[in-house]
Amino acid sequence: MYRTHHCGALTEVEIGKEVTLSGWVQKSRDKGFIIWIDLRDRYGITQLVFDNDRTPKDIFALAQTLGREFVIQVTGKVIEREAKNIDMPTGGIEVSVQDLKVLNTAETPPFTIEDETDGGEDLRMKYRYLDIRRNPIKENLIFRSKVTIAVRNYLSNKGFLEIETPYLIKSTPEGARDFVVPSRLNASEFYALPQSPQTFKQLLMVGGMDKYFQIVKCFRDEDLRADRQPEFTQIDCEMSFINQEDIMQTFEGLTKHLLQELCGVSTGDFPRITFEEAMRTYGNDKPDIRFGMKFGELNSVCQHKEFKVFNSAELVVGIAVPGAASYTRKEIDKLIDWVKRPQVGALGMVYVKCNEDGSFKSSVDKFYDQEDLKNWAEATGAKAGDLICVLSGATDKVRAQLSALRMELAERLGLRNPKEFAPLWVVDFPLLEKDEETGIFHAMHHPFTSPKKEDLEFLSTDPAKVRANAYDLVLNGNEIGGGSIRIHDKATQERMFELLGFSPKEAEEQFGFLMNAFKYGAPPHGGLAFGLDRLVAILGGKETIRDFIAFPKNNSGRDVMIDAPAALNKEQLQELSINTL
RNA sequence: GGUCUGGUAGUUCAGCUGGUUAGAAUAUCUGCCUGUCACGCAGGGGGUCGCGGGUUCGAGUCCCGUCCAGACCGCCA
Repeated sequence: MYRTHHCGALTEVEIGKEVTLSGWVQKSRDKGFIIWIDLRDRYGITQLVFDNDRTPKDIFALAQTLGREFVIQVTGKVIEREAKNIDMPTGGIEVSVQDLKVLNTAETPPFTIEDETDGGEDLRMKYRYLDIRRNPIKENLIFRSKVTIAVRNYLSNKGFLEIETPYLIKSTPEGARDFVVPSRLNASEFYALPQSPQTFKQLLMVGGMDKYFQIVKCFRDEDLRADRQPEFTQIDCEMSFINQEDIMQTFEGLTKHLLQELCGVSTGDFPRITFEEAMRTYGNDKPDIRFGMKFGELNSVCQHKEFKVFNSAELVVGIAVPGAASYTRKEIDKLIDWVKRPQVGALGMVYVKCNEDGSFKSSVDKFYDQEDLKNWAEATGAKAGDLICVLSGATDKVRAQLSALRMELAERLGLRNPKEFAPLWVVDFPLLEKDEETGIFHAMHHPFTSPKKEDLEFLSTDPAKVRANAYDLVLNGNEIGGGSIRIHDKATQERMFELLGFSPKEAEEQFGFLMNAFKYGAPPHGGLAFGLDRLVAILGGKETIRDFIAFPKNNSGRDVMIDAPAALNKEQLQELSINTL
């Protein structure tokens, strides 16, 4: 038997007991006459003690040779410490070791296995198995396990069935790039890995499995970000005989449950805003509503003077930054530089200081009087002591720029408290989105999303105006879930593909299986998918999802630990009928 | 595809307008240490300054190229 207890388990209660522990040597403190070793396993740390009086001589000598991360097994008696450590749960006791086995030696690790490690990102990824020994990563993985189990229990109790769908499927042109897998048995043909199990879960609805969920890997061959991996996990859900309200209620319930169970946070009913309102007041379809700084549109109160920049702008919009009127000229210049960076792309920024005495000082005093500036303050909700930042230009661009500024300022002002949770629904998304370069419409959500009945008339006349039965769940400025009521009749689905520029033949080739299924009695259905990696990270109070994934990919999609992707040899390529140039 | 930041000891970093033998902390090794828990004390070893080229009397430092890493924009139905 390797162990009778875990290293986090022993306390004063066990004093006098003989125990066996196994684990890793965290640290050895050799005082010559006495050696203390912190023994670590998944559950915690227990201090071992070896000394001249109580430890057999050969065991003491062996203990002197132990290095960091050696794997050892010890047997000994739990004794009360002479000097207790109140900072640790097991700090009242130690184990006086009588027998010691070295189960495995270890080289000195390339970085310290400590909460505040000296290891850089690079190194930690290369030796991820060592990184996982560290508390922060270990706790994140444990937390993730708790989230998935809570999800399974909740949905299972609500009558959902967990059903697996295939990973080797067919490439489709819509959406993200596919990861592709060559078929050996079918020369020159390829599978694609699913970007989501979308069509399969709809087919499960046609199959009568009216409540489905799956915690499932999805794959997208696009560039990575701190919150984006090429393979990621979704909580994928679908229901039949429901409307949008039923779905939102169900998954609002799940989200509330998770917030309560895992974060101890009770939330009321989630607020809802339309896509249009989100864009107008936050410049963004996933607003962070933990703080204010709502957009105030200024066109009507700023386009009556000689200031050409504003007069020629499609949109002039500002935000009131709380308490920032005290910024120095230098600080404001820095802020202006920030919005002018190519990543943000503003040409400039107009500011108004709202002084404590009720007067205003702006960068455009030449053009506007105090009465004008007062109107601006009213429109942006600025109070004395605030700084109004104003951007202007083409509506879409300005909104994106001001949104970036809003998030940056919130970050700097410490308004993005990770322990605070502000969920909301964004609803009534447009069905279609026009590609700026090609002028072609493509589905904003995906091509199976149903249009709103009352907007159907615009499908031929003004497609951009058609709203979808689509909804996103947003938490602290992150889209954590999104879904829609699907099309469930063949005619509408055909119409949709036609709108998206598919010829009937292409539609048949790509999605014939789905439309064919719709001929045989498809029930009304809809669903939603949560991004699990992101959800877990946010519930855990962090922004980067990498620390919540056991073995993540780096910035360029590489696994630096196993060194993937990698070249194949000639024989493999030939077997797969892939030409080598 | 693009923008920005970084690459110096095992590791994390400092190294100014170019100028002696490239430093600190930590890790590691040796010795000492009668209650440590970030143990302490003394000593030792450890460097192709990412790589290639250029400017210069002289390059870790300046210039060009390149590779790698990170953040972001594009992209992500």
